[in-house]
Order: sequence, then structure tokens, then C-alpha cells
Amino acid sequence: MAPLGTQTVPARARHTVTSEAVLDAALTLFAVRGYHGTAVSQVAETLGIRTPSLYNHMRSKRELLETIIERTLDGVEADFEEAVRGVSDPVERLRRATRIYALRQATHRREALVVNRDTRSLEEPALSTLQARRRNQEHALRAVIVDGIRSGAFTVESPELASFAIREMCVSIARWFRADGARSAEQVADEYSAFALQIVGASRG
Amino acid sequence: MAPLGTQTVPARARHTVTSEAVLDAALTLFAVRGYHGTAVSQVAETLGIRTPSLYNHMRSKRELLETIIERTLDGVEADFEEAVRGVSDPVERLRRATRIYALRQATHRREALVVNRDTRSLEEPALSTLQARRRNQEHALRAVIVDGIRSGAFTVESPELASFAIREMCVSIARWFRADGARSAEQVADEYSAFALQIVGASRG
DNA sequence: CCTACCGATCGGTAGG
DNA sequence: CCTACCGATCGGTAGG
Repeated sequence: MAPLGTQTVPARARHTVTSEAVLDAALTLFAVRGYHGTAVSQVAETLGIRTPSLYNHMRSKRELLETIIERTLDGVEADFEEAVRGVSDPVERLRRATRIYALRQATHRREALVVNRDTRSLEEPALSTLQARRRNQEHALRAVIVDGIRSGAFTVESPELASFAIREMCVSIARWFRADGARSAEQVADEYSAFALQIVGASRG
Repeated sequence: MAPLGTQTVPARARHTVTSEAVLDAALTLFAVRGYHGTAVSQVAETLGIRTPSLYNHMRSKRELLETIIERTLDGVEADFEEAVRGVSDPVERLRRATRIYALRQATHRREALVVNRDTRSLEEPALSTLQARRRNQEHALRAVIVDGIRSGAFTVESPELASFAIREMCVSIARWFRADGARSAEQVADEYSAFALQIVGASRG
């Protein structure tokens, strides 16, 4: 996996730790080592403080994971709504929805990795709530495909399989994308949205 | 995620634990909870024995993960070689390679989940060795795509992006597939291999 | 296969 | 923000 820019906090920051800084440090560590593979003491070490001091800025390790995943799902949802708002052509709706989703995987790699790998590490009641939100987002993409099939724009047999395939191929971007690599996030997002249209059998556009 | 058939060991098996049974129990638990989320004591409990007794059948927790991943990569490699052996047409090579890979994700869900999620939890020297093997497998698929582009059979711009997308969309099958679901593993594998051909811009077949 | 037990580390609290 | 410390659990060993 490409490097994720682990936090190295400047000395002066040691006296200005905030709850946002704790979340950011946790995000980097969870993305690299996984939730269960990360110790709270490592988060503290990243920030240059002792473990007990962390608890002035957070309630628990599990709350960190919940907040990270919740915020990420908020962002994905907002992205989707904005991307398809006012667009009625199914081809264009799918292109835009896939493009923005793929783009997010490249620009928010840590979040993508954590959501994908550790959502199941949540505990109730957050587990049910957030899993349901992920399902709803998947169903929203599927609905776009169903619309396209009804209108004759898409020819794919199973919208369910197609939407799974499209989502997961996008998620994988977070595993290899590098901001300093050969392709920009936008270029990758464009290519992946073209893949999506091909998967559903849209006329080549 | 669909249920993974957690081991419930019959009472009479309690006296016939083997190293294979330990691996199988660990495989189920790692797939559900992740490597770091699984305690060795849970493996023992699944088998109906005490934790120290496990060590008559294994050397360490990390060796369990190494063996699981190593064997899975062996299987993937053998599958690929067999699928493309003697086939020269790039379209058919890609179809077969994708089909057998997709099929494996459906029929070996636990293995797929563990390799995908926990390869990075390995420690050296296994980490480097097994990551290199995964990379080689990815390159083998990419080479099929490159051949198809050279011969004019495929039109995709980037074989790198296409092979990533194809691999990852297949891996996701392990997350939702159910043997008692609406589609058989073979049907899913056929649909996904069609998706792969569409991604690379092969003539619809 | 077991009981008994090891040092290390876990997430988190008390109290200042 | 810290030191001191908590009970629980971790992977693993000794010895039978």
C-alpha cells in the first residue's frame, strides 16, 4: 500500500492537541494497522502526549472509530446527492455518481480503508445504524442502474451484481492510489466511471 | 456479511483435534473478526479445548495466518495456470482467468476475506514474501490485458487500472455471496467475467 | 489433553 | 497536561 503520511507533530503542537487532531492521528493508524491492530498508546505517541491525556479529547477508542465512519458516510452521502441532483439521464447519473465516489476513494484514502476494513469492528448500536447507512448508499447506486435498465440505456442483467462490482472496484482505489503517481485523482475517477458504464452495458460514451 | 458457518464441533470431535481443524477454526474466526480481533482462546473454545492444548497443533498465532494466506495464494496461482494453459486468444484467456478467480471468491469466502483484510498484518519475513506473490498474481492478470491490447482485442487505456478494477470487484464477491442465494457461484462467476471483458473494451461476447 | 502460571500489554480511571 | 495505577486479557510456556 502506498504511504499514508503518518502524522509527525511539530513540537509546538504538543500543547495544542485537539479532538480533531486525535481523530486524525487515529484515522492514519487505523488505516495502516486496522482498528484492532492499533493501540490507544500509539495514538498518544503520534501526538507526543501520554495515553491518559488522550482522554481529555475523546471518550473511548470505539467512539473514535464510530466518529470516523459516521463522518465518512456523511461525506459519501452528500457527494452522491450533489452529483446526481437535477440530472435525469441514467447514463449521466451513473457516470457522475461513480466519478465522485471513485474520486473520494483517491482523495480520502484513509477513510476509505477504515470504512471498508473496520465497519464490522463497530459495536452495537453503532454497528446496525452504520451498516444500514452503507446499505442504503449501495441501494441508491443500484436504483440508478435499475432506472437505466428500464429506460433501455443499460443492458446489464443484474443491477445488484453490477452495483456491487462498481462500488468495490472503486473502493480498491484507496489501496494503490498515490497523489504523486502517474495519474491524478480526477483522471482515475474518469477512467473508473467509464468502467462503470461499460459494466452496465451503456453505449460507449 | 453473509454467515460463514462458524464451526460447531460435535462432542466426539473434542478428542480428535488436528492441526487442520485448528487452521479451519482460525480461518472462520479470522474471516469474521479479523486477525487482530481474534483471540487464540476463541480458537480453542471453538474446538472445545483449552488454550494451551492448541499449542500441540500449532506453533503460534502468526503461523496460522501465514499458513492460511500461503495456501490460499497457492490455490489462486494453480487456478490461474490451469485456466489459461493452452489458451492463446486474449479474450478467452481473460474470460477464463476472471471466471476462475471470481468463482474462488464465492467458493472460498473465508480465505478471500482473510487474504484481503489481513495480509498486511503478517510480519517479516512472511509479509514481504507473500505480498510479492500477490503482486505477481496481479501482474499475471495485467499481462493478459496487455496482450489483448497489443493484438487489438481490447481497447482499454490503462491495463494497470483495468486489472486492479477487475481483481477488486471479484474479491468483493466474498462479502455478499451465499451458497443458498439466488445465484450459483458459477452464475456469478460468469457474470463477473463478462464485466471484466466489458471493462477492457472487448467486443461483447 | 489438562491446570497453573508467566510477563506484557490492553483500554481506561483516579487524582492532581 | 502528567504520574500512578486498575482489572482484564493477551499470546504463550512449564510441567505433568
